Amino acid sequence: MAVRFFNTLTQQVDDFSTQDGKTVRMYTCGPTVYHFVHIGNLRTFTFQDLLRRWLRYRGYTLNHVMNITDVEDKIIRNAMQQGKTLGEYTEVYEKAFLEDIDKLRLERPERLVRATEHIQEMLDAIAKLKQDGYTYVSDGSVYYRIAQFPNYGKLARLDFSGMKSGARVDVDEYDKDDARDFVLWKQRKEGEPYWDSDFGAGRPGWHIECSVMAMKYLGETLDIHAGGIDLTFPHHENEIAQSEAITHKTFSRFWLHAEHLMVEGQKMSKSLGNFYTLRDLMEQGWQPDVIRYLLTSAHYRTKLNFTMDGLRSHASSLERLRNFKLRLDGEKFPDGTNTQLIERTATALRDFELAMDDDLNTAGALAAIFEFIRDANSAMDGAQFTAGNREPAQALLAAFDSIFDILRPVEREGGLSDEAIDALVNERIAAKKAKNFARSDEIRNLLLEQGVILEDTREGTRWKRK
RNA sequence: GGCGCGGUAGCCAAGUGGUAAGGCAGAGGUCUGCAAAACCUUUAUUCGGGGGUUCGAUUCCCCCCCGCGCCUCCA
Repeated sequence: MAVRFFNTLTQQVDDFSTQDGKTVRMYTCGPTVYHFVHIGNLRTFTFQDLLRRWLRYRGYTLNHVMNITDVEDKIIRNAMQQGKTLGEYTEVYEKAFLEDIDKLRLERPERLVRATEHIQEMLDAIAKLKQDGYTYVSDGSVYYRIAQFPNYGKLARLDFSGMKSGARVDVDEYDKDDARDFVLWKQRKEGEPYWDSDFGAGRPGWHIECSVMAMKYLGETLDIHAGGIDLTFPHHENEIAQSEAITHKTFSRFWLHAEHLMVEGQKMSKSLGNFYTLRDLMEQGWQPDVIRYLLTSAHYRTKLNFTMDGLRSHASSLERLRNFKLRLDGEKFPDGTNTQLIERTATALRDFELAMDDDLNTAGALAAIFEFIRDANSAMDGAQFTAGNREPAQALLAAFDSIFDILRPVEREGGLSDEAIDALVNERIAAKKAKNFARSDEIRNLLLEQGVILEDTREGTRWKRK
């Protein structure tokens, strides 16, 4: 069964393929580095990470390009206010972005590209559009003339028939011939950063950077273009208009869009006070692995309700997953091989894969893993889980974790050393043997205060860090 | 107003034209010196409300209510 994705372009779930049968040419819209990215941005980037990992799991080679928008109105405004150059201003947030995605264990794309490093390519593209009659100049800025591009609206499925061409529909600060037209090159304003060009001093519009950088590194036709759902229109629609006007070829075969998340049941906004960055959440004591787990657990095309309760719930759930891994890796099992359990493991892997193939149904994939864990725990309790079952089960967890990447605990600094913990654990075992339960419990509590949890099993005491 | 998505147990969240996954939380139990972990039982006769199609609908159609998104630079 092939990997299938919901394609915004066709409005249905389509079998995925690449042009050359192997390499996925993938472009995703990255951050605008004017501030720290928020949890909603990170939801979209987490989806992109899952997408990458699943494609690799299915044998594809990745060629993924992500842009960093480092020239834009808010960036210019903030940089000017702070008396900084664009680069001085944006490097702080670009660095912060990279730190954040590292904390969430989001893989780096094969290539991260900055808009400001592709100004010449953008100018070349605008020149080509001008030559083919797709542009006009108004108040010194260069605009794209939508009326020249008949397919406009095919992605967002917007009906423009009711809109009057040439009407000044809104009070935009720029004069446009048609409300749908958008700027390719903005004329310089006094005091703002600018680049010299044949179109006059100015700076690029937003949409052109993605068309240009995507095609420069990935060719004229992409396999996948992905981003947040709000980018469908106008950003992605405009990217199509620009790119296809230049090449007369399909810009991207698949368009994947991640839904937004809600925070505590409401739209995330600064005014509601529910606007979180990863840093905010970590200051509140939430670990990034729990946040990653919450973001991966719901299907990417549903509105995910991000709540503190949800984080608590997922922290517990994550403990269950890790407890199982500890048990699987550390416990002694009877010799032999329970073939029924081997089959059960294979079924779990198959269910996991089927769910992921089906438009990245992470909730379904998790269910397959949890059902297996229950059965395996049960078998272990009943001494039915044998030594020969360990490796297949570990392979299943490895497959799962190659996508979800949550089983490895976050590294902590400080605290007791392994040796110190072992010494105390041994002292407690001796106390228990002597039926000195007061001392035994004292040690257990002492360790608990240090974030170490003890579990007495049939084979002795094992410990883990909280 | 136009277009679109969604409303499933206390919370989160899958799913299908044939009788409701999974996680968290709660209750009871097994195990344990006590815990922890794990397991077992239990918690939606029902999938926003009302019609319709059908042998049968949570799943398809229509209407209504509610939430949300897009409709010019917001993931």
